[in-house]
Amino acid sequence: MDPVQSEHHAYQPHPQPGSSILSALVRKLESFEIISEEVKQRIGRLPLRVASFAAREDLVRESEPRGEVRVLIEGMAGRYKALDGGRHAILGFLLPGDVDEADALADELDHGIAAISPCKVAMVSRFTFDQLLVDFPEVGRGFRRMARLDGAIARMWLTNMGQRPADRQAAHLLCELHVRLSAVGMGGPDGFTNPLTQEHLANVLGISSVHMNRVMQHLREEGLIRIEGHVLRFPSSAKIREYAGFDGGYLMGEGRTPAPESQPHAGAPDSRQRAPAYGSETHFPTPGME
Amino acid sequence: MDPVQSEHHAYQPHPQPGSSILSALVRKLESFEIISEEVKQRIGRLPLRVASFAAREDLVRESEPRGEVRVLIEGMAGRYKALDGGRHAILGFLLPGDVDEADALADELDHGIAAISPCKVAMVSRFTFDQLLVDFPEVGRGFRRMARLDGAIARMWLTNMGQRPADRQAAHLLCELHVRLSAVGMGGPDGFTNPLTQEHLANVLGISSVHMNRVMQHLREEGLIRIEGHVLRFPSSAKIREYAGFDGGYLMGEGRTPAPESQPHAGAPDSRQRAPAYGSETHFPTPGME
DNA sequence: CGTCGATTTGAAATCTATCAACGATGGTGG
DNA sequence: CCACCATCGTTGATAGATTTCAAATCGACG
Repeated sequence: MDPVQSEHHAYQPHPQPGSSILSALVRKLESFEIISEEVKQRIGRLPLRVASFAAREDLVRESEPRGEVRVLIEGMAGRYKALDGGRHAILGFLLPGDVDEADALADELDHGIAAISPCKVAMVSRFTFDQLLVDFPEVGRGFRRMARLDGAIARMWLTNMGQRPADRQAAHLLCELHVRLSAVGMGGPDGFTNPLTQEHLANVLGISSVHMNRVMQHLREEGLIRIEGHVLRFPSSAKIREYAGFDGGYLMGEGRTPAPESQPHAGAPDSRQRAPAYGSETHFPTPGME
Repeated sequence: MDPVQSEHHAYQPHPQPGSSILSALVRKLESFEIISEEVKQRIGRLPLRVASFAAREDLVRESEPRGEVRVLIEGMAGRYKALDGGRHAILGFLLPGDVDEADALADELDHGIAAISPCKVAMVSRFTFDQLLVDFPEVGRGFRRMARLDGAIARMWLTNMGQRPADRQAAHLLCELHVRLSAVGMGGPDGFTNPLTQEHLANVLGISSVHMNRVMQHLREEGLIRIEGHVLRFPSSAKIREYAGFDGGYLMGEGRTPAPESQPHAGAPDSRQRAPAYGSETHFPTPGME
C-alpha cells in the first residue's frame, strides 16, 4: 500500500527538489532559536538522501562509525543499548525532527538507534552539515540546545524511574509522550497516537511487560487513560499529570514560553483539529475509520 | 551577589596567585585534549574565588540563575532533583575537576547540586570563562567532551538501572566509582575511599536504603567487596567487573587509551602509595596536593 | 557520657518477575 | 474467502524481590 513499507531500505536518491523534507527539523529548531527565511531555504536545499526503515530495523548500529548526520523525518525510533542476554535497554525516543546525535561531535555513538514504527531518515553528509553550522551559528546553537534537551529528558527519566510506584512512572512517561508527540503533530489536546507496544514502555521503566500490562489496566480503571485502538486518550489531562507529578517544563527550550497547562508551543501554531486520530495516516493504522 | 550563606563557607578572595587551585580541572581537560603549557598557565591565573561547603549544603539550588561557572576542586557533590515528599533523586556525581554545567550554555540548571562530602568550589565569572573558551578552542572542545561524558554516564545509569538484579546494579555503580575516583586520586588499584552513605547509593539505584544494606552484605558474602572503615576494597577487580557486567569504556574520552585493567590514566601520575586509605582520613579531603 | 547519623536486623505487607497459557488482530499465501 | 502465522495484549498462579516499619547496634564527636 505504501512505498514506505518496503521490507528493506529503499534508498531514494533525491526525493523532492527544494521541498520541505526537513520541515520537521526546521520546526524543532524554531522551538529553540529564531530561524530566518534564509536558513530555512538553505536547509530546504541541503543535499541529502532519504532512507526508509521498517519497524525494528537498525538506523544506526551500536559503535558503528557514521559518515553522515541522520535526521528522522517520519516515524518513531529509539536509542538503545544492548544488554547481555540479547535484550535491549531503551534510553530515549526519537521523533521527527530529532537528530541522531544532536551535538554532532561524536564520530561514533555509544548506543544504537532502531526504528520503532516505520521510519524515514534523511542522511546529510558530515561535511555539508558542518558547513551549515559554520555559515549559521544560530543553527549550531539550536543543535546544542537540542542536545541539552536530550540530556534533560534523560535526567528526568532517571528521576522518574527512581523510587516511585510503577503506575506513577508509567503515567509520567505517558504525559511526556503526549507533549512530545503533540509537538510533532502526532497528538492532540487529549491524547496521542501511540506507536509503542507495552513491551517498549515496560522496557523504558525497567519492568516486565506483564506487569506493564497490569499497570495499564490499573490506570484505565482509575479513569486516567482510555485506549481506543492505537490512540491513547486522557479523559483529564490535568488529573493524570497530577497523578504522575508531571511538570512539562523540562521539555521546553530555555528561552521560550512556559506554556500554560495545555500544549507546549512547538513552533507550529496548533496543528491539531481532528477528533478521532492524531497524526499521520501512513504510520499508524490509526483506528482510523473508527 | 548572594553571599552564599552562613558561617560555614569561608570565602577566600584570591587564594594563591598562579598556583594550582584548578589543577584538578587541568587534569580532567588533559584526559580529553592536549593542553599546552600556555593554557595551563592561563588557567592557573584565572581570577576566581573559592567557597567551602559543608556536607549536605547546596552548591547550586535548583533553578537558581547563576552568574558564575563553578568548578569543584575538592570533595564530592551530587546533582539532584527534588521529589515530592521532600526526597531527592540523585542524578549524578561530581568529582574534583568537574564543572557544574560542562557545556556552559545554560543560564540555569534544571537540577540542584549539593555537597556530599565537604567541598571546595572555585567560582569563575561567566565572562572570564567565555573569554578562555574564545582564546583557546581546544578548551572549549574539552568542555564539550566533558558534557558528552556526563551524558554517557547518565545513559549508562539508565541502562544499568533497567531490568537487572539490584546486586549487579550496585556492583556496577561501585565499579564506576572506583574508576572515577581513582582518576582523581581518591582511589587505588584495588579500592577507593568512599564518601557515600548507603543511602546515597540506594538513592541512585532507586531502592530503599534497607535493601541497599542487604545488597552490600550480599556482595560482601560473595567476596566481591570488602569494607574497611571508609575504604571500600575489591579483592578481585576482575571478578566484580564480571559480576557487574562492567566495561569502563564509556568513562573514557573518545580518543584516548583504553587503560589496561588497572587505572584510567588520569593525568596525575600516582598520588597513592600508602596501604590503608586512599585520599585521606576523616572526611575525605584529598591529601594536601599542590 | 549522650547524641546524632549510619548501619544492621527482623517480620509482615507489597510489588514484581516468571512461566505458561489464551484470545484478538492483522497480514500472508493458497 | 479461509487457513495459518506472528505479534500483541491479557490472565492466573506462584516464587522471589523489595518495601515498610520498628527497633537495636555501632561509631564518631562534642
